[in-house]
Amino acid sequence: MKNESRDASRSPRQVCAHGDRHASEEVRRIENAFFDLSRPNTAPRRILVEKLAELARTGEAFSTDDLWQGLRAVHGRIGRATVYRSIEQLVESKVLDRVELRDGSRRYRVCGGAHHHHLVCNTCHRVEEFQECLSVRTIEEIGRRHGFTVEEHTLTVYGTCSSCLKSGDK
Amino acid sequence: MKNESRDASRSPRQVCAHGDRHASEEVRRIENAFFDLSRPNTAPRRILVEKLAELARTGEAFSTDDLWQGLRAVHGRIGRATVYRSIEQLVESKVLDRVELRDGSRRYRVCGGAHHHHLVCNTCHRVEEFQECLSVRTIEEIGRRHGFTVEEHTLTVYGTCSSCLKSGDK
DNA sequence: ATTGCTGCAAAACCTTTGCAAATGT
DNA sequence: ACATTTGCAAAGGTTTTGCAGCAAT
Repeated sequence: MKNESRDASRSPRQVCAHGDRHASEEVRRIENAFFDLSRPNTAPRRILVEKLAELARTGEAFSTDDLWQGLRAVHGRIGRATVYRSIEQLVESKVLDRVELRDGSRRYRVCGGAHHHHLVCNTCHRVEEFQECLSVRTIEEIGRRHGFTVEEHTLTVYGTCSSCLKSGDK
Repeated sequence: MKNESRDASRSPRQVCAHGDRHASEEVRRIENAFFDLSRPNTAPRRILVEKLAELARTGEAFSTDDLWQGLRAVHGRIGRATVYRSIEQLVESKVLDRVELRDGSRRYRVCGGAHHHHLVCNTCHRVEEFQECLSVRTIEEIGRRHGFTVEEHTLTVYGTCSSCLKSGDK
């Protein structure tokens, strides 16, 4: 998680150069999530948005501690509580998805707006998205049969990714 | 964990009298899970098996603390660690399912052996089972497309149950 | 100036671990 | 007797909270 050319900034403008092209869209989405709820454009937020845009690009899943460490490397003085508070807001506003690993620990991931679910590697903890799902009709039917009003659902597939299979880490 | 007029029950069998008839089956399953791994038939285990058979009948979902409290009421001196250790074994041996609530907290539930998933009430935290699922073919296809070897999956539907809807707790 | 975010440290939670004592076989 | 489990208390890890100070508007 290096970086230098820290031009990105909060500007909802195109960035180009190092493949940051569509990152601006991501950056805007994340900024909106913050500023819908609050006003101040503070340093911690700028750094967080930047880091999350980067994580969005790689699709990396991370723990709260991973994120805290990553941010400290840039900002130094950022508090754990700030990270927790931000993650909470961002999950709430659907910028982040919370994913439960098989061992029960949690990771977060910047996820697109489209309906999707997660495929998790039990070895390296990589998380990928997929679209397949039960039909809305079927889900509603499940709720109806039990007298529930359905609000949401999660579908998570656990397994071993190809590189972990190859390297035999499995 | 009250109980009395617990006629509702999801048991696909008649219940009669104290509804303990088929509980013996449940009891045996739970005992086996313990004794497959170890020998001693200790008091804490007997009480645990009994309590879980009861919870199986009502289909109630519980937290580790709920269970600990429930057991203490009977046994008095049972330690939290024993409860944690037992739950771990029982999840491992598929007697219990771990269910994640919408708020991120965890509950456990005695679940049948058949493949199933969970419907969770976001208000009262009731958990019910349902059978619907993607086809094995589809799940394998998801894995194949991403180069994953699929090991397992979870599907959880969250909503509000009819009684919470009625009582407006929602 | 006002508002509310931030960092820090402490507190609250939840779960695991070490070990002597108790228990079952 | 021997092998395990149990209860207790302490340790570990994670998340939340309270609050003074600070930054943004």
